[in-house]
Amino acid sequence: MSSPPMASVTRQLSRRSVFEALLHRSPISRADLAKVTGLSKQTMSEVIDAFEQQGLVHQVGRTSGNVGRTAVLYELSPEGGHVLGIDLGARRLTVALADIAGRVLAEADEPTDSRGGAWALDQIARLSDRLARDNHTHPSRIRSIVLATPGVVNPRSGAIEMAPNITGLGHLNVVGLLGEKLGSPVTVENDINLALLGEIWHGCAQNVANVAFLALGSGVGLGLYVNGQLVRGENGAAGEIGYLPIGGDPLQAEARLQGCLEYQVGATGVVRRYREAGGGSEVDSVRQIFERAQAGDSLAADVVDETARLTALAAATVIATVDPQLLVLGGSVGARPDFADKVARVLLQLASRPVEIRTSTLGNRAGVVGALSVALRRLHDDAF
Amino acid sequence: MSSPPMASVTRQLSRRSVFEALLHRSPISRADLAKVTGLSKQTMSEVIDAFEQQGLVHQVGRTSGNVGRTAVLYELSPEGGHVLGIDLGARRLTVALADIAGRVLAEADEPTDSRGGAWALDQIARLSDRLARDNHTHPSRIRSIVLATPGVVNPRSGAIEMAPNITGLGHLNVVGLLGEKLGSPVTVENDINLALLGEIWHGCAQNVANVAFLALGSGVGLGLYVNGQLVRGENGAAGEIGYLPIGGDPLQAEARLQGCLEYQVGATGVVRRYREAGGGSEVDSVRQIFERAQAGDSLAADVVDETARLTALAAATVIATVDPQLLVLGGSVGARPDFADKVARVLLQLASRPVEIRTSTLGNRAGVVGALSVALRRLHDDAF
DNA sequence: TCTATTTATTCGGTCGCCTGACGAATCAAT
DNA sequence: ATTGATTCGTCAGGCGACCGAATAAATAGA
Repeated sequence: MSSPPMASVTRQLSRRSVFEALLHRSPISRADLAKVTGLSKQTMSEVIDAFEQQGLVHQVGRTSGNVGRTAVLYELSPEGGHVLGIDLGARRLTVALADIAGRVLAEADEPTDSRGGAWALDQIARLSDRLARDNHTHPSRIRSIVLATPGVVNPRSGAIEMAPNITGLGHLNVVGLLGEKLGSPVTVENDINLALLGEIWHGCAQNVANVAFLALGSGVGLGLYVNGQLVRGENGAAGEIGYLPIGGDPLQAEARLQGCLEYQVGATGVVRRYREAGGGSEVDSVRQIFERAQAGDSLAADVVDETARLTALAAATVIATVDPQLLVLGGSVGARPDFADKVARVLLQLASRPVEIRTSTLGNRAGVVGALSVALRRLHDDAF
Repeated sequence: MSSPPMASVTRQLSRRSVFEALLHRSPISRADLAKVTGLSKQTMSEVIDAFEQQGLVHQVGRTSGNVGRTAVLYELSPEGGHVLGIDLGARRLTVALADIAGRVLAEADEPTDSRGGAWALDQIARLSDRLARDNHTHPSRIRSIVLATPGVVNPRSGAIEMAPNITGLGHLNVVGLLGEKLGSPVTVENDINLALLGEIWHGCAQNVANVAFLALGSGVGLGLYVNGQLVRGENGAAGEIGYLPIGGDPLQAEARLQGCLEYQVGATGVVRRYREAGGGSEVDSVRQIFERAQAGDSLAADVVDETARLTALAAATVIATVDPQLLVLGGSVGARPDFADKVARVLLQLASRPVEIRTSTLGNRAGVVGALSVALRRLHDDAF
């Protein structure tokens, strides 16, 4: 099924560089491709001919208006393959479909099946299938699938090892089951890591080699991008900053169980602190506390400030450890501009040197966009 | 001066892989090299002939005892080039000389010139020159030099930006001055980063892709090795964990100045804590406090325990952030087995998952060994 | 001495790339 | 409409690097 016998190393390199050029300067002629890649015109023609026969590229017209002979323009063909990005959140399931050039063809979401586990996987398969068919893409055309999930993902096996928010996900062989249901290779990756990669691909962290992505929502987590690479850690547990010894005694029972920092700034932690401070027990979401703080409730304001202070301490910890160029704040709480401002203000007093801070621009789409970007890279790597 | 016109990409790759094989399986025949690298015997002969003409390899004998024709054995020639590793500590200056194969030919050390700055650079030049001449190596043969220094080293310019321990180093163009004095390209790198690379090359962290090296001596610092790469950070300030918000109020004046954690577990911090607790003011070194603790001084023991506790908190922070496979404890305090034990015991209660802990095996040689390893890699990269 | 075995070289043959020459297609000016 | 300048794409020749097969050389063991 693959290309003819096998191309030599050097041809492989040429193909790859032509492909990259094609990816970034979409409608482009052979002559320009030759200039951009540094290859000769003939080599260019050979590679493009091969691509065309393979169905990877197709003609889209000709140049006009310039002096000299017109050139045929090429672009990556949708026939080249499709990928699927999936964000499996505790409350919402999002699926997106893109072609080999990274053009997002469609996106759909539903509330996550609350029964979790196998039901969620079935739901993913159904939604993915529908998305593909609605876009005239036969599911067999999908060549790579990436799933964003909460929890610690083993970087070697792809097993999900700690996913408290979705019941019964840890015991399933997700890669195998989902791969069988959908008929394509599946990769599983932590949702925060993928949100980070999403921001790097199409969000607020483009063209930066050292990024820290601090997500604060129902839980707290961190994505690290260092030397232009994602940091997974030996067990996939890098960025589990819920366990940072910040905001209390790290040896206390609750702190050891769910993590010291998480116990304070996780959604339940914030609500608990508000109630312990004497706030009304009818409040049961962080959003409400923020609203009350804005409405003048000084108790709520204090809770918000303390949350920002602890978040800033966590950020300072990360900055001191890996020295990123950019800190991105994300998650339903972290991405709030008012909250980010508070964090930035505390951080100014803490950090030995100032670091640029931005809030996520992709919001809750970051995960699925990141999943697409990884699926695309896998597709590209496989093609060469 | 470089090799003939220029080898093509594919030849370059072949040369490199032959070189690597030569590096690891020292005396080896062409036939075996061909098997190891997967290249054909003829290509092998071409590459080896070129290497021999270039002076990179030389014959060292023939095989014997086996059936069949004897094979000529080759190894990397010392003529291929030499490198220098230098560890400029606040109190001790160490220099080591190695050949292109990584064989350490000589090592020498002296107390650092306490006048610092330009005097220290002169001292380096003198000691390096002597070391080279004593080993019948003309200084011009030295093709790469790496200097380990405390402080933050700008990863782009090589400028030393914060070096409180050696006076007047920050204002000097060390790369330029030292390069001129010694006549070879100089690279500057943080001493803890190099100690980490030393342990990875020839110490206790070999063949591990994710390592954290926590150094506790006169100061506290961290070296990070992630995905098989050193983490420098955007400004070279990765691993500056003296500024972690651990062990006190991070907004306090002293903490902001020299770092919150450093203020507590740095050498002066430990001594200060002992005195504040009522210990004798005649004590002025950490070593003495450890000795007193062992002799039964409960005040000293408490100070040691608290130091270990804070160090464990820092370690837990790093582990939660980057999830290393291995934690190496180094530095004059950190490498003490008794201290490392205490840290490990606290860490067991803190960490969500256990991490292997080792103490540095290279001790105070780690920096210079790491400098050699980087200098060697530079030499190899330049040669191809 | 002879044979099996292993090492190294020589001799084509292939692949990928480049350069230079040339035909094809276009715009602009006469 | 013709001519010239310009650009696109192909063709042919040559080079560098690789491999496989055949061959020469050297050695251990029978």
